[in-house]
Amino acid sequence: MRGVKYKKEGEKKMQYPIRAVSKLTGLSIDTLRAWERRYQAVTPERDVRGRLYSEADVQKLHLLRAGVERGHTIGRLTTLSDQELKALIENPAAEVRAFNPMSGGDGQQQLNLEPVFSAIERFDYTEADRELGRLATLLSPRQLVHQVALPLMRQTGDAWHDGKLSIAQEHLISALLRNLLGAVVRLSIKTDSPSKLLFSTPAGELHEFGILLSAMLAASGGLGIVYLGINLPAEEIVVAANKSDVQAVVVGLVGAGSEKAISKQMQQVRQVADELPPRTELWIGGTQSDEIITAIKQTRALWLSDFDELEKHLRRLGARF
Amino acid sequence: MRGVKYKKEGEKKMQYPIRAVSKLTGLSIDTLRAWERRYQAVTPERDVRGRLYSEADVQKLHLLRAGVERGHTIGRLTTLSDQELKALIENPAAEVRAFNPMSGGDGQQQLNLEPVFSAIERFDYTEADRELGRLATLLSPRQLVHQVALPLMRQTGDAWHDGKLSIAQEHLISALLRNLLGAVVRLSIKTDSPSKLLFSTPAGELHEFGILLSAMLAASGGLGIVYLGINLPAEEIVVAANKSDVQAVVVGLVGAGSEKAISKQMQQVRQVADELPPRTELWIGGTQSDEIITAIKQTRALWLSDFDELEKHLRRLGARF
DNA sequence: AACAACTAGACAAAGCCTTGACGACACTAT
DNA sequence: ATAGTGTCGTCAAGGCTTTGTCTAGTTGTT
Repeated sequence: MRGVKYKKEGEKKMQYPIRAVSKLTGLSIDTLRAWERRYQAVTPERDVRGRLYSEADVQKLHLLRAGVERGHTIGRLTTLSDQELKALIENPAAEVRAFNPMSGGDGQQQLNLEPVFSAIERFDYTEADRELGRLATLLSPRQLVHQVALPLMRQTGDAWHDGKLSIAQEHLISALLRNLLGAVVRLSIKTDSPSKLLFSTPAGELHEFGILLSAMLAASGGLGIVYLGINLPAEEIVVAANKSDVQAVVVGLVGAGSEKAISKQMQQVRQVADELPPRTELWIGGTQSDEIITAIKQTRALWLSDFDELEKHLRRLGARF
Repeated sequence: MRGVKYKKEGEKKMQYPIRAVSKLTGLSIDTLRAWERRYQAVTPERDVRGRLYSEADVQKLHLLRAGVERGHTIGRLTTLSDQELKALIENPAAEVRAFNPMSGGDGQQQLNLEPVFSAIERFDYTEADRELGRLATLLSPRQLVHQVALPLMRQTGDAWHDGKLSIAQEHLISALLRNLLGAVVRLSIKTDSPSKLLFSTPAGELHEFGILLSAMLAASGGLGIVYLGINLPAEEIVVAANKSDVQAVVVGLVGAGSEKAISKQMQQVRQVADELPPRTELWIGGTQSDEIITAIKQTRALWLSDFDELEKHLRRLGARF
């Protein structure tokens, strides 16, 4: 893709004895030897005087050290990095969420979101994030949707309506939730997925939460995702769906705004419905407007009334919650 | 100590007796002799009085000493050519220490982002995310900014310009990065922060990456953040800044779009600058437009030309990288 | 004599190497 | 809770090599 510039030609590759490497990386000499002995983290050359680390070795050690400082264990970093560190990225989350106490989303107890709002009120982003994070680790993605995200958004809307929240605070909540959900999506992604879904919203539609929550659910159910974000022209959605070979395309459509904006969005949706190959399903969710719903029903698209409906179809494609 | 130069005035090559060289280099006389005897590190001329080191000899001895101080062994250093020796001492590439406060991202290792692009090409969200995640776990937030996020965005822009990437793919990358960065921001948040900063963009400005990266840097540096996301009216920013009692407000302003849009955004910025209490700093970054920059400079706001500049000011507020 | 510099040899300190083991910590399974 | 089980940084012992310093003896200059 892009030329990687290396050292000047003709220069012999530089080599570093263990002491120099220790100073360079901040790793103790003992540690360097232990890593090599136990994991072959790096395998420097030898001459009579001892180890000779290459530039690449030093770089790798830097990375490893960074990883360790980030809380990863050296054992994992080394084994996994050779195999592209696959499990590292996907597993910790999968594990955390795999066996969470209250499985299922029914029998939902009403969670207390008060602490979150209270933090928001004080513009205490840190505290609000911590509280939300706490909930997220405790709950499954499904529960997160039903017991945290949706209630939070609803209550935010209400509070804003009542003038209890400023626009800034509403933005704060959105940003908070957006970051949290993005993180959960990432943590939910698995490698072996029976089928894949694509998520986006048509040009002009800027509401992201619907498809973000949907993507999170799909990923947590073990399905593959291709998340394209908002505001993507119809033809691009179609092309992407073809290229990525997904089972279904999930389109978010809140349908707010001017007459004209809505009709444009609908036209986009129709275009997607028409141009998408028959084998690719098209799911649309987000709106509650009768007008839009009937319009959707005239196409071959599937209309999702709520997240339970979405889950049903996700299960049909192989998702397991 | 008597005359250091033994040749007559005016002659170019000065020569130094061993005592002078010892003081000059900090190496003991015994050491100098041992190095010569054992490795022929330097081979000074002789006259009846003894060794006469040339300027070049002294130079080389300096290099050798520097090498030894860096952990190299004299036995090996002396097998290197002068050129290699020099390269070894001032080697910039090995200087990538994670906590190196110097130089934001230049001279650093060029990471291979090819795997990411290759995954994008195939619309393989999962793989791309994994690859990015791998990088993120191994790098510090700072490195993530300079070595991943910015290069990725630049290369994406280039590739899109060349028609090598579709809009959908560009969206995919954005979504990917957005989720990753959101996750990193969350992970970077610490509880005990010396000061707090607020991040947002004014109404009409929809580019989020700048403030997102900034927030990530701030959080990773140990500062508190209040992240409000994009597209927030000026008065709301001011209110939020007051209520949350932040040290500084960081505003992202790319300044793309129509004349009118830009002038509206500038008006917003001016409003923020005017209404913000004096104790609260206002930092603006993102644009490279001269027009906007001069406009900013007419206000009390601080203009951030790049992320290095940002880091500088973050440090000023107590950030530790 | 006193002094500086030299050579050659000697030597102890310090480095590096390997193997093995210990203690702190985190997880797991009763 | 408690007791296994594992991981990981560090330390120790014993052997080998490297390296800075020291000693002794010599030479030439002041």
